Amino acid sequence: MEHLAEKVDQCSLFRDISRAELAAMLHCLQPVVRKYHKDELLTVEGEPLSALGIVVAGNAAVTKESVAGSRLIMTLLERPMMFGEMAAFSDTPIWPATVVAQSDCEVLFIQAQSIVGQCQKHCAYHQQLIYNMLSIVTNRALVLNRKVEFLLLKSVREKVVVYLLEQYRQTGKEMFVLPLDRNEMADFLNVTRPALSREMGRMRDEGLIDYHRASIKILDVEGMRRALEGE
Amino acid sequence: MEHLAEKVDQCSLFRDISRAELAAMLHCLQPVVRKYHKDELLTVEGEPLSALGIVVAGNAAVTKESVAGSRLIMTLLERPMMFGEMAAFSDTPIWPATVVAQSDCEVLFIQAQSIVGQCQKHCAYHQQLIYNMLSIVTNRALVLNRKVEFLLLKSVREKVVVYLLEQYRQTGKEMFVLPLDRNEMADFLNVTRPALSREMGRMRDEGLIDYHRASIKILDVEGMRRALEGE
DNA sequence: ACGAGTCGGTAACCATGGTTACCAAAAAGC
DNA sequence: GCTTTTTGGTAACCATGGTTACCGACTCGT
Repeated sequence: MEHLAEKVDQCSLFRDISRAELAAMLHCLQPVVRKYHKDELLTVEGEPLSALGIVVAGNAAVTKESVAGSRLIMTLLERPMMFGEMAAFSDTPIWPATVVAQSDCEVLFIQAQSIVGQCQKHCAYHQQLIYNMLSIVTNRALVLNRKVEFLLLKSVREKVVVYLLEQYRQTGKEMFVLPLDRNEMADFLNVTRPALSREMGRMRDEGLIDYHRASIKILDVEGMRRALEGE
Repeated sequence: MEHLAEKVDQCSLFRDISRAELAAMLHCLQPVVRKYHKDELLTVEGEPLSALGIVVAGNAAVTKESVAGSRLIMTLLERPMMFGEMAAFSDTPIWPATVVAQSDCEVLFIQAQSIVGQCQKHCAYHQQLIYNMLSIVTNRALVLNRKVEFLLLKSVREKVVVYLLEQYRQTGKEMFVLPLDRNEMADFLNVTRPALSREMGRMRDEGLIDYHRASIKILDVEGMRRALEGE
């Protein structure tokens, strides 16, 4: 199990668990290692799921049939990334996506049951494992939640205001440097770059903000909030 | 603890745990019960969080400052609803929202640690508790994920097509009854009702679907898929 | 069966923002 | 230093879809 422990100990599921403990734990978890050739399917969307996977060698892609037939790559998985952790514990334990090997690869599967199941040998770190699992899943939920909040904002103005006020709150200064360039920011806000520039230009004209490239200065917090008030 | 067990055993956190076991478990979990008067704050957005709450009497409201000052009610909590379960296990254990008592009410707080922490008395159902916690959290993440997928679709056409094909796939029949009325459907797809009707009208004109009120008939699956292909 | 209320379709109007294209400024390469 | 590339601002054009309003068709209560 030593060599396996080495390959997965960077996985967030095993955070704060020492290499030695991890090796011991892998006995309890009874992982199954499977090898796949390039283009082989590791999981098929819609099939029942009982284990989560961790890539230990090579890489794979999470793909989604875009409701239409065409297969679209959602995420690239490489060591030591995990997949299936969402659906594994849900009420509908069904693979939500198809995972296909991008190269020859090797995947370790762990039964969902053995994560929560009390390990017979009372591994001291089993608690930590469960805690990690909960962290991973709640963090993802929080990220998605934030994403939904932004997507529900209707106008570009609102998106920009919320984003800038969020930065303002985080830094505590009315002058700060944006962590994203315009393309990334537009992408994050789910608008096009020209639309973003246009709106920021208007906001500058209205005296709400001032900026040059990535450096932003908040001039009129009240005015910005008013843009949200009127919905 | 008997009376407490009675009040929370409908909570999804305790699903598949018998009333008797639950009462025993509550000893291990060391819950703290606090009473609040109407309008009192149970939690304040931004403050550190270490426990999750379950409403056992009265009701409370999850509120969010809309970035602007105004407080907006997000969810109404009544017995035996739970709150804080997302943030409790996340990397940033901070209350993401303010919870305020809507009436005089009573809340049971359970330390996040005692959920994952192995109970010293080896409660047989502790595993089930952990499993339930994971279910709750993963289910929420999956719901959010579906929401994001719909929100990322740009045109009304795409949203309608994805929604209808999803129903089609689920029922397996090309003729079925929509579970939502037009208002709810428009709401779910995040478009206005007239826009939805307009688009469905066009799709009928084009021979993709036929419908009358809630009963829908899928006529041209290929044609519908084509609407997604061109992005 | 009749009137009130609800639900869904439709149309005209118009604001918002995506598209495309072009240019200037900054940054990177040589 | 200069050229090349990347990044960001701007403008014109136009499609999409939100808004408002209205009307007909169902539903429900009496």
